[in-house]
Amino acid sequence: MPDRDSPSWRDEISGRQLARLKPLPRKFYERPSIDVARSVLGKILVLGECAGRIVEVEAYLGETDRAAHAWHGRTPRTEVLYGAPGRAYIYLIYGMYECLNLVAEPENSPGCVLVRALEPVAGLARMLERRGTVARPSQLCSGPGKLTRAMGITRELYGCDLARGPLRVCEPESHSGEIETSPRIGIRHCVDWPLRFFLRGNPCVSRPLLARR
DNA sequence: CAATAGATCATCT
DNA sequence: GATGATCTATTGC
Repeated sequence: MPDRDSPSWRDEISGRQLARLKPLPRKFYERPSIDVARSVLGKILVLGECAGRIVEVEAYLGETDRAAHAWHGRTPRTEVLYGAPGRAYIYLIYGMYECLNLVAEPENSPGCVLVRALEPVAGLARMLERRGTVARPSQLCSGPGKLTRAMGITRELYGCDLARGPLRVCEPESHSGEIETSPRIGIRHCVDWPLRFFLRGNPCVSRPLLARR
């Protein structure tokens, strides 16, 4: 196991403490995607023995957002986006990686929030097993494909109710970080929309230096 | 450092 | 049949 590499790195949360964390209510997600994206920063994503603090997200606005999957309208894949908020939208990208989204907004409004990076807070050893070689713990979940692999999140969890589990998003102590904004990563359309949000200075953020494509 | 190639497949045209 | 909300390893400066 590599050494902890951040001065702010905390001790792992115990299983007992994990079980006590309160999941966010459905109401939390029933708001504009941008609001959900900004306010979900600092919350704790939990699955089994693993957990991570959400430090980077992107908002996808629905059918008016050409970079969003819902831009193509309602399809079998995007079905869950049109349903109740607070569920998991998970899909395969580049034939190889799963991406996790939190369904936001009321029913029939297909907005969502892509979870792009976590600061690991529990189950680091298990994450390392799943990810193989990583130089530092801050790189365990520093990207959308990395965090799903580390956490063991797959499409089997498509549609999972995040307030009930097994995959859940919980309320921790509030975060003290400043929120920084940038364009979204890896898209071809709407490349200037400032819909990526992350905690300034956090070592687990995927691309702190604002590079574009 | 930056740029690029290759892996690999569900989804949509 | 082409593409993509990615990652890693490798090459090149």
